[in-house]
Amino acid sequence: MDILELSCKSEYALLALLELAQHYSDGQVLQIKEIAAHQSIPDRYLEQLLATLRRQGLVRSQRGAKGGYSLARAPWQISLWDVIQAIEGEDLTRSRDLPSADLTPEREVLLKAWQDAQTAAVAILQKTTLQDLCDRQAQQQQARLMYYI
Amino acid sequence: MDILELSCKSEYALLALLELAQHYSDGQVLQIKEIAAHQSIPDRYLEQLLATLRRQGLVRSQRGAKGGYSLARAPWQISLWDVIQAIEGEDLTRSRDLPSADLTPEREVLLKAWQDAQTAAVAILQKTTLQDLCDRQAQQQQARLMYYI
DNA sequence: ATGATACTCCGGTTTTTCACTGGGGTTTAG
DNA sequence: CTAAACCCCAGTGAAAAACCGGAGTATCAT
Repeated sequence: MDILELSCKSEYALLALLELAQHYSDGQVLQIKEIAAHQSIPDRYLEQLLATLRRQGLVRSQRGAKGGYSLARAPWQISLWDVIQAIEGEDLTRSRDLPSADLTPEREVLLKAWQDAQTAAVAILQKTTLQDLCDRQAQQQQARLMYYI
Repeated sequence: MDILELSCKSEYALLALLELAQHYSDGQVLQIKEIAAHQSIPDRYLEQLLATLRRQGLVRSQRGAKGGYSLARAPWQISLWDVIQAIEGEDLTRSRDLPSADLTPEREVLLKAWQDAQTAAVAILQKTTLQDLCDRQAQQQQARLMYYI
């Protein structure tokens, strides 16, 4: 039962960035097709996501042949929350539609409680970086290896 | 920027229960129309929500003329999370569509982080009860009164 | 130079979800 | 017995989400 809904968009973006993070030390770019194929993401869709990630300053792109994408910052300097914000928040320039007339005291107190819960979740997402995810994955693969011995 | 999205359904249900909570001591039932009018909720829609809340054991209903709804438990025994689960989770009987084939290690570690964030949010929602919300609202109205003196 | 490659921009389509509505029942007070 | 209220189930319209396509532009290899 999820109440925190990980949208397709965000999941794809995070997976792509995770893959870029894994090759960060290589100093080499990855192409859309590679990432898409490796993570089973529709490539033309991923293209859009990487474009917004670029506009938001999370990745760098290199055009032309032998082009591709790379992280704009180090993996430990990019939190999951950074990514979510970049993806979900871009065209979310529409200000809160609060007619304030129908924001009854009931709604107000309810909304407050809701935001408390949200804040707690965001705190976790802010403190977790792409590096953390890479580490955990490596650790898990290690565990799997041990299992086979 | 919300990532924790409070759906209309849940908001309506919580508002309705909050209103029922406010009249809990009266030992009297409230009718759909009353609640709907008071909270600006489409009544035929609220009807469905109250029906599922009844099936989930959160409210009692009394049929026939002079009928209506009342809380099945005391307001301090109903957490916000209880309500969310009842509303969002009812027809969510569909088991996780996990072909497990395309649950790559990347997705796995990502999902884990996501659930950590979700757990943090749920903890807040679990420890907050309808009673808490009633209290806060009363407190806030008190504050408003002081302001006018 | 030039062709192939791969990103870029912009728009369209399809699928799914959401909020809401309607119609015909059943129960119960008076 | 009748009117008021809950009950069940099914449909609909709009909006968002996910995805696809085409024409353009930069860049590298040769």
